[in-house]
Amino acid sequence: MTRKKIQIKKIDNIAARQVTFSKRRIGLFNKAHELSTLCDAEIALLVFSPIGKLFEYSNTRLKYLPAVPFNVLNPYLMTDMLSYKKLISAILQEVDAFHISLPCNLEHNTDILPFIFLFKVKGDLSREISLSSNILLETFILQSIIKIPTILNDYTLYFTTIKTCKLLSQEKYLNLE
Amino acid sequence: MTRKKIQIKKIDNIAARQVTFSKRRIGLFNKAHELSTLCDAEIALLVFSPIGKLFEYSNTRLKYLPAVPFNVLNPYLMTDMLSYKKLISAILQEVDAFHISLPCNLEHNTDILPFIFLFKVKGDLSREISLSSNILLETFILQSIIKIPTILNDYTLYFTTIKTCKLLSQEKYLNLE
DNA sequence: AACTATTTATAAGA
DNA sequence: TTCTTATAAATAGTT
Repeated sequence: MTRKKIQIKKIDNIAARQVTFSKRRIGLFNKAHELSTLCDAEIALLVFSPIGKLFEYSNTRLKYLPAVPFNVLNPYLMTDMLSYKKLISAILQEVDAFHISLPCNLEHNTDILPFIFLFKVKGDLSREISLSSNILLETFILQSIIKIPTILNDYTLYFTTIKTCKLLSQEKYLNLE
Repeated sequence: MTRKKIQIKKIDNIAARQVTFSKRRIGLFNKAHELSTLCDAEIALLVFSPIGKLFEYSNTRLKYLPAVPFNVLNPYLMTDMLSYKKLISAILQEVDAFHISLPCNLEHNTDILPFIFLFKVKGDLSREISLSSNILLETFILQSIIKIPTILNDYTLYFTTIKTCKLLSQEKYLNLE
């Protein structure tokens, strides 16, 4: 793109590839931000570097779908219990902020807003989860539910929608710490 | 950026906003593609236009996570059963292709590859789903499962990982048509 | 959809 | 990494 025109193919030199990645990753994220601002578009952007580090950009409605992908929450990638608890706390804070700031004119899209809540499981994990599944299914048969089993057997993290979250938060919402 | 420098703020004029969106959306996707090619990076990019149309770009491992977001699969957005079946068929074809072409050197990331399979539910929907949850949990306690209830009560679409899919496909894999 | 004057992004070098 | 700069690429305003 400058000094010399390049071919768009994989850069062989590892150091050069990493440098280009860093530069272009920033450029791409800037473009994403500009597009979302200029055109009022909702954008989610996930980028894994060649060495597997995750970078992400997202705004508004899409935020809680791709901002917490499997990869981030997957217990295999958690180094210890403390970092896991910190992540959960951060998520909960964001959820609260998001919940409060929800606009009222969401129309039908309200139904598909991703949301996060925590559900504490005691004793028999599978039985409890089945129970919660039943509750959810009976009340919100068309809702989408994502279950993320955690490295802490006491906790199971669910993704679900606004409506479901409102119901379950009354009895199930969990405050870490 | 040219002819005149612009401020990065929402474009008021709707027609101008749509034109800018079209131009910049293409530019953004090109940049994403170049970054992924040059640097061997995995990228997922979702963009909703101001009028709600979804554009997406993704490659390899991330494909089946963001390529089928809630918004696309949500039954509220399905206009009829035919289009739904077409979507399912397309997904299954992609899944098969993806499955076959999986490289063998996925290391620990194999665990978090998103995968899609269909699970047919008969009779009591919630009871069947609880059963399947138990099966999954007993065998792959740390796997992530996403359940997408559909507009067709006979079918429930699950997202899960490679490992889980392999097990369940033996008895549960569903071939539409 | 095309054009083009400019701005922006960035490859190579330091 | 961070900066510099020559040049390629993207794009705002216009047709």
